[in-house]
Amino acid sequence: MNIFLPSGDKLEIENGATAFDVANTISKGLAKNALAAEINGNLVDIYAPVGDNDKVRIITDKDTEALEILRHSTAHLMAQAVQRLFKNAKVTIGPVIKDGFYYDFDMGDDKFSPEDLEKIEKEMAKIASEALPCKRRVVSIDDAKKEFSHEKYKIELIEGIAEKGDKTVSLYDQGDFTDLCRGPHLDNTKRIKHYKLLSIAGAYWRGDENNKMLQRIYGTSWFKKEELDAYLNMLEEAKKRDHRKLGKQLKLFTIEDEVGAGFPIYLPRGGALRATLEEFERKEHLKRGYDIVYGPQILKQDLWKLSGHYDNYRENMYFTSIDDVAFGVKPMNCLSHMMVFKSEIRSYRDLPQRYFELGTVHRHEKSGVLHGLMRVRAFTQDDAHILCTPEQLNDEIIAIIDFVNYVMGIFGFEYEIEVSTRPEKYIGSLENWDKATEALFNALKAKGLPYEINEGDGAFYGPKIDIKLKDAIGRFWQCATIQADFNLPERFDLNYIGEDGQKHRPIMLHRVILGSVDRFIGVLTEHFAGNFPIWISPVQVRVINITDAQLDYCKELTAKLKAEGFRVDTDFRNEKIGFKIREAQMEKIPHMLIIGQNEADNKKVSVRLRSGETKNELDFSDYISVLRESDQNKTLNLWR
RNA sequence: GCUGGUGUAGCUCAAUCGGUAGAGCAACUGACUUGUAAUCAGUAGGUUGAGGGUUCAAGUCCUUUCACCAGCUCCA
Repeated sequence: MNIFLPSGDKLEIENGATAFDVANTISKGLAKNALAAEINGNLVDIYAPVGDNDKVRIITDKDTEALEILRHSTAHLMAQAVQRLFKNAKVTIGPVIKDGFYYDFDMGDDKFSPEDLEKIEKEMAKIASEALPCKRRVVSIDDAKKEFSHEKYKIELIEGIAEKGDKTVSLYDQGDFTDLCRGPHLDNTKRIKHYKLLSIAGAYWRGDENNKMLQRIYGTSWFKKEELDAYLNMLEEAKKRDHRKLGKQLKLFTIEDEVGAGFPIYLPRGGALRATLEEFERKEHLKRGYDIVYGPQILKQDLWKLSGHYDNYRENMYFTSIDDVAFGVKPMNCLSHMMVFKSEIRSYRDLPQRYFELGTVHRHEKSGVLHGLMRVRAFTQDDAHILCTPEQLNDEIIAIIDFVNYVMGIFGFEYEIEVSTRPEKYIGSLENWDKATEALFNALKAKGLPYEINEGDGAFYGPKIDIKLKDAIGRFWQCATIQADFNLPERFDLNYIGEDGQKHRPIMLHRVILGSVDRFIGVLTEHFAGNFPIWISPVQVRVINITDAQLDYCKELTAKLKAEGFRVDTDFRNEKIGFKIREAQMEKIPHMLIIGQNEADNKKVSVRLRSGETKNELDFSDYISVLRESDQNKTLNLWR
């Protein structure tokens, strides 16, 4: 019979051959490295049979699929080790995730301890050295249920498969361990060599908080030792960039027990950074035709009932009362903005109306989710609401996407786009939801931007485009979001007078660019590892003298820089220059002006950059123009 | 909220079996006046997250609670 290779070449091979035979026919070397195969687009084991006219691709450790297969097999290896060591451990599921895998176990009343990870790793090494072949078996649903009669979670999974209409399931045997699994797998446990179990955590069965909490073990696995080491090293490096650690070191913010969990306090350095960011935002919004507005922190509960927040968002809100009238602390800024629109009769000529507010909101987040500045209970959004006509909707969405792109470009962020559709809890008509969702898709298509769809993850009042930024450890954080809303204008009975003299309903866009300013600062900190670009750096320049003899000149320079609006501080302590440089370096200050007698005599400045590079004996006017350029161009470079 | 772990000086961390709470850095004082990542000496700093209990004796054991860390669920 004949099979086809990825190159399109035809290969003649004996009837009944397996993918391994294909590899072996091509070359001995390939056969040695062959881990799995892709037959007609489906991933299969290396010993899977091939049929006439099949398209066959041999997978080796060079292919991306191979890592996933390795990790999946490592998860099985770990489950086997766990069941050898813990007789009452029930297996559930063990999928591959980014950079690794996990496996969930029901341990009954037992718990894993951190020391258990080492024991399990040792047992895994033992099983790997036993060189157990991993063999696939296909059995009927009934037989599978008999075989797993003692594993209730597997029974549940098998029943789920049966419900989908499948008559058989595949099982993988390796020695004394059998798992229900679609595969494919590596052919032998001895191929699993470079792995590490990373952490233990609880996880609900099937991700549902009403279900039992299982014990999860996370791990990673690689083909080469160097790859494993590099990955573990990367995790260490990422820890150093953690904004909570850097936030403390660089004195950006603090979260105190006495104040309350999830309520950050900005220290002067963090305050300087944040103020700069907010000033930048105000300017950019004014450039783009937004008006700045302000609303109160608490609004009457009745208004939250009208908006639907009371019915749909109450668990996340804080309430209080004033003279027996119920009020709610705002978790969102939209209500005030609705009232801004209603404050006048609007003509179609007035639209679009764009209201911008750096609005601080409070949300009751569950205690377990709080995380530095990334997840807090009080945060400030760079929030805006745009009210426009249906005809203007598409252009408005596109303008927001351009805005987001401009801002992310300044920081050099990578991001991913998701469209979140109607959730289970929603307000308004299906027709409006369809229109709103359509509008978002159209704008993304018009910009030719790639996106993923996140079913059922929209806000209760409308679908949204989410922009997610990547943090130091590769986690994604939602920052910008654009939400189309046909519902709130209806609930608040917003109208404008059209060309025809009749009342019409505007459409509302909710949108944020940075999202939460607080979260954005957290992401920024990790992104730059605390080495902020000059324009946003809390301290831009530190003036350092060599001896007291240069004090007057140093003070003169400092005053001039301050007068120009730069963030300058000084270190005139009676310490050696090396010591003062070291401190400035650890504080990640971009520019140090090192002023000795030479500089004072000749009225020059010498600059040491955060990179260690020096620019000696410059005219002050030249130096200040460098700073001005950095501020104006928002450059990521330390010099020009 | 749930599961597991961790809370010791401003920061980073010690303290063996339950037996006198300690170091480095920072702070403060003094000397040194210094040229590109740590000058030297001295002083002070604590109800061991908080409450309750066991014990002759608790940082250490038990218990309640708060916070933090990892993850789950949820989310900007």
